[in-house]
Amino acid sequence: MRKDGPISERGDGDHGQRSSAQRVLQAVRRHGPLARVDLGALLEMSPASISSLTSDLLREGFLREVPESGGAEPGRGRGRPKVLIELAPEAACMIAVKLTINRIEVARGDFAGGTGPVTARAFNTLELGADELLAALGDLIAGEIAALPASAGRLMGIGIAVQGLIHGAATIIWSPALSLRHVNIAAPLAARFGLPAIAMNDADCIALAIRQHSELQAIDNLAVVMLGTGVGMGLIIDGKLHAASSGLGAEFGHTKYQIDGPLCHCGRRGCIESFVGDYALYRDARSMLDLPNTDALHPSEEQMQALTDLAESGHPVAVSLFRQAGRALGYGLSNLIALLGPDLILVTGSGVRGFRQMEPAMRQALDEALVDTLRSQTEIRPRAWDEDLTLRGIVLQVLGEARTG
Amino acid sequence: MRKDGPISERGDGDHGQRSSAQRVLQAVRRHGPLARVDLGALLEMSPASISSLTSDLLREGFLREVPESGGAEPGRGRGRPKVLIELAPEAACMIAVKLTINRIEVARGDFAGGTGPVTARAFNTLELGADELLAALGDLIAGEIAALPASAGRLMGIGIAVQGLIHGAATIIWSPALSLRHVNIAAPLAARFGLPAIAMNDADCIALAIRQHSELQAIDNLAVVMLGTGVGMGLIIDGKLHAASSGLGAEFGHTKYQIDGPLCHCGRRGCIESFVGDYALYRDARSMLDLPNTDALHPSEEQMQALTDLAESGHPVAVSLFRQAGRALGYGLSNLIALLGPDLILVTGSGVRGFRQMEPAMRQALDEALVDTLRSQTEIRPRAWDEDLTLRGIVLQVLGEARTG
DNA sequence: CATGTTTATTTCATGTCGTGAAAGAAATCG
DNA sequence: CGATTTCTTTCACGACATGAAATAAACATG
Repeated sequence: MRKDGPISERGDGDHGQRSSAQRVLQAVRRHGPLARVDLGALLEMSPASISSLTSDLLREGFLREVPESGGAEPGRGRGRPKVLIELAPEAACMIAVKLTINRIEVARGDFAGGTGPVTARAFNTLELGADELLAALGDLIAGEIAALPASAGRLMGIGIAVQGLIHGAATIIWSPALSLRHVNIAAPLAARFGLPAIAMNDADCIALAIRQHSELQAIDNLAVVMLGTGVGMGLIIDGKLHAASSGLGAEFGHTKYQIDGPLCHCGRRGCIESFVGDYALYRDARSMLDLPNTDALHPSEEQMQALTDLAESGHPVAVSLFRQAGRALGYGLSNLIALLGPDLILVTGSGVRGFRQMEPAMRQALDEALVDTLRSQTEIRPRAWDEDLTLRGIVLQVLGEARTG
Repeated sequence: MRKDGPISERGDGDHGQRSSAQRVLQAVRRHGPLARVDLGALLEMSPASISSLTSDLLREGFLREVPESGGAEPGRGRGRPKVLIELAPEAACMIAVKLTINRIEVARGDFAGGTGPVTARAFNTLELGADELLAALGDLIAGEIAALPASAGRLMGIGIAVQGLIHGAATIIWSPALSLRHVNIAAPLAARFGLPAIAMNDADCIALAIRQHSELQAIDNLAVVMLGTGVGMGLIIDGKLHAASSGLGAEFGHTKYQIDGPLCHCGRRGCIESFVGDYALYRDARSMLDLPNTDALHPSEEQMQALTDLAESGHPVAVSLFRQAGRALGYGLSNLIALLGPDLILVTGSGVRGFRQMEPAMRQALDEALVDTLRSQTEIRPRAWDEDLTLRGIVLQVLGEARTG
């Protein structure tokens, strides 16, 4: 039995479309302030329908009209001026959690998709038992709930972004942050707080957040490759996040470059990640250069930046390391392109810092691997990694899932 | 301006769902004769709605009630007996064409998704110019139309299955059967016959036809790998055929196994196809065994069967060839699984004849390449290649596209 | 064999949703 | 100021899905 929010659902038993009201909210969330006419054009609905939908949503407090900004708007012409509509951030709120190795972050998400200040806590995540993990998460969430301002609106759910494989939006099958396996983290938290809770792969979150940006709206087939300690990917296929029906995240980092290549820390050989991941670059660099020998699995941002700088300044060993990484990345992407032919591949994550060093070899590998017709089908470009979009992504997902407006 | 058939469309500008009437027809096409109650359960609609929909479709002649089959039905219990409903094959018809190297096949397709007798004609396809190709296709189609029985029903469209890359369901970007590039074959034929015409990749057709089988209904993420002269794949993601928005078919055969491996006839190195394709197996076999040296690119079925028999009988060279092919296939599939995690991968095509010889090496390669959590996510199994499903697939596609009932 | 029970299907009144047409509102233009 | 343009709302209507009730067609049973 599903609880119905103020916005009712059509007779399509979860089988496809969201309700029109949901689509309106989503459009406004993605495109920012929007006039009703433009909303109509975007959703291919008549002005009459838009008018009716928005007036309901305005009355219920999910939307609000943007106050005139004093000076004349830019695109002011003849005719009745547009009245822009935007989301009311205080219409609802949710709790967003990010679980990575040795660290849990929590923040509030608002109805407009924004995130509040982040509370981070260090944990020895690898040593946590299931109960401890759930207690830790739960207490942080409880703290965040206690700290919610009165203006935050109705609390509508909890979303948890986790590094690793997630099944059914609830169970962590495997995570590099945990020793635990097969823990359902969503259900106990949902029970404790009496709220819907979902878990989601962190790369998927980021892909979702990135696609939110308006210049990517039109792109329905998008791969977001995240370079960092490991190599992850979020896949948007046909406008929707692809988490194979199993709910497994895509594991681009563990596709193969050289079948008898070096050992990846997943225990297999020749994974892309074992050439492109930070830990791989740093491991190889250490063996050839004189670099500090710290936690081998997690080189710090400073260490990686130093290595990148070395390559930028032309140091032959560093240059060749990045060249090899670029080549592996290129071959990995070539498989992705051959199998899926996305319109666009964005390369991001902290590892983009080395993208310039990798790019020539990557392009060359693509040339070698793909016939022109295939290669020209997909654009590949880097995307600055200026802010962590994980929390933003999980907020969007919770907002999208919520049956309630 | 879109022409409306007897079945009108909802206000969702091609944006998702088909109309309910379409869904009913599709359900009946897939599941065969069905009682109204069961249709309702399947489509999650109320009996009232189903009753109304089916009575319209019956009146319009798209559906018909299955006559009582004399003897008592198997599942006969208490209560009013079910009345089964099936498609009326004569409600409409279409022309299905299959274009492969040196051969064009044409057949009639009926409204139930069945195909009529196939007319095949030999052509020197590689030497055809665009006009000649269109003329050849057109004349064959015209002949088939002339031969339509009076009972065939309204002619609703033309579908052409082509080996190669198709853009926008109309343009052949590249095909191994043609020297031509970038020919729009759909538009001229549509114009000549005044009918909707679509072109489609042959592997996609087969995938579509295979998924039609009722035991695969529930599987929404399915890859169908076709082994043959080349290695193709049809991909069904989230219940829909995936032809990246570009309309490009998936090119599994040209993902990489060994980046500096042998030259594939696509001009790149180390493609799966250059290990697993018939031509690759036969080429390598010829260099080691004493086999007839015929058209190297297209070994005959007899030659391939002989080679397979050789391996079955334990001939070490042949055995090792298939073992290597299995290994390449396994690594290729491992990438597919890592990237997409489909629920099921079916291996079929004429090349399945060698599956038993390849399977152990393939499984071992998968073990080597994938962590258990990923590997156990996807089932891989062979599928008998007993009939060519290409025409059936294109028929289904035309029926599905048609706006008309 | 009449009557009850069970299951399938249809009928009917109702509610929701999206729409076109027309009216209304709010600006600029001349 | 009235004319024009553009945006928004109002209103009556049609299409569609539904629940409830009626109807239909079998079997079960005493």
